[in-house]
Amino acid sequence: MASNSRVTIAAHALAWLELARRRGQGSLTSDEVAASVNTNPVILRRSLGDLKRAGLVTARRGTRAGFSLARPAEEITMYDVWMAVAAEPLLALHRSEPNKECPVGNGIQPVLTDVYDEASSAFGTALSRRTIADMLDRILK
Amino acid sequence: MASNSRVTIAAHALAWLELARRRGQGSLTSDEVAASVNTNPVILRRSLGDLKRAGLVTARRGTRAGFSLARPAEEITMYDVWMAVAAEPLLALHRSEPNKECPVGNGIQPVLTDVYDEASSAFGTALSRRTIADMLDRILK
DNA sequence: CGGGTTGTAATAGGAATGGTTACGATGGCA
DNA sequence: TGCCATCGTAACCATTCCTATTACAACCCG
Repeated sequence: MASNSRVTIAAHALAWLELARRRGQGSLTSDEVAASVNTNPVILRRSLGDLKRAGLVTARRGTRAGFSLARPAEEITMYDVWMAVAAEPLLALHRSEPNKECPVGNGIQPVLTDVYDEASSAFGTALSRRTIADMLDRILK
Repeated sequence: MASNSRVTIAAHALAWLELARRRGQGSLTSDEVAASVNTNPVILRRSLGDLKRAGLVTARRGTRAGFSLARPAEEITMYDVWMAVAAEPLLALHRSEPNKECPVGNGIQPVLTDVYDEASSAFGTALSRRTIADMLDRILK
């Protein structure tokens, strides 16, 4: 399990927030979301913090506190979620600089960066076709 | 630096093998490849082992040992490389099972799997458009 | 002001990775 | 046949990242 499950957790939280909204529940606490995702509330507060910074959710503090979607679930795509929580690129370059004396070592990094950027862009485009609303509809089916 | 640099190392090795071939050098040892990638020969033997299992390179043992491409560099794509060395999916599902009592926790995994599969497929398609020969040409330009 | 919740720091455990050493297996060549 | 360079792989370590957990200050509604 090397790769992040952060996108999964964030998508799960957003879907749950949208379901709560449809049920007439204004907001959910990190405890309530954590119970569905089956993890610690702090993990959720961190993930939801990323989503808040990206403008996807709003948080209220105080006694009647909790999280809710900042805009319609039809207008939140998986690309938005990915951008909000994924820090690392999908594929990494060399850990230690390649040997610049060798023609391949010297010139490979910009070429690989191009290739990885193209592929990641295609990945993002595919994600942008799915919204939280779509996904919740499928989940409930 | 969470994500793998294995694809990078493997692509680098293949480009270097192809350059050696163009220069008339039949094969390279793991030491020679490691010198260009700037890492340990054992790392290269591990990566090249993956590539060998995928049929992209051949290895000879004994005194005159070394690695060489198993087929023309024009027919090895970055998708082949990715498939050969990437063990983990690009995005992971939940680390611990979500709560099946909750409708979202119960139904979200197949939906997410679909979305991730679609996006990964788009990623792979983009990679399949670049061959080792293409990349080496760009590197040497 | 009281109580419940967010926001975040500190820390720990576990997993994966790259790196390193070591050594048996292989096979060309003297 | 025996040497020796090199592959193939196991074992181990250090580092890094992720999730989980505890703790607590900041916040704000009633």
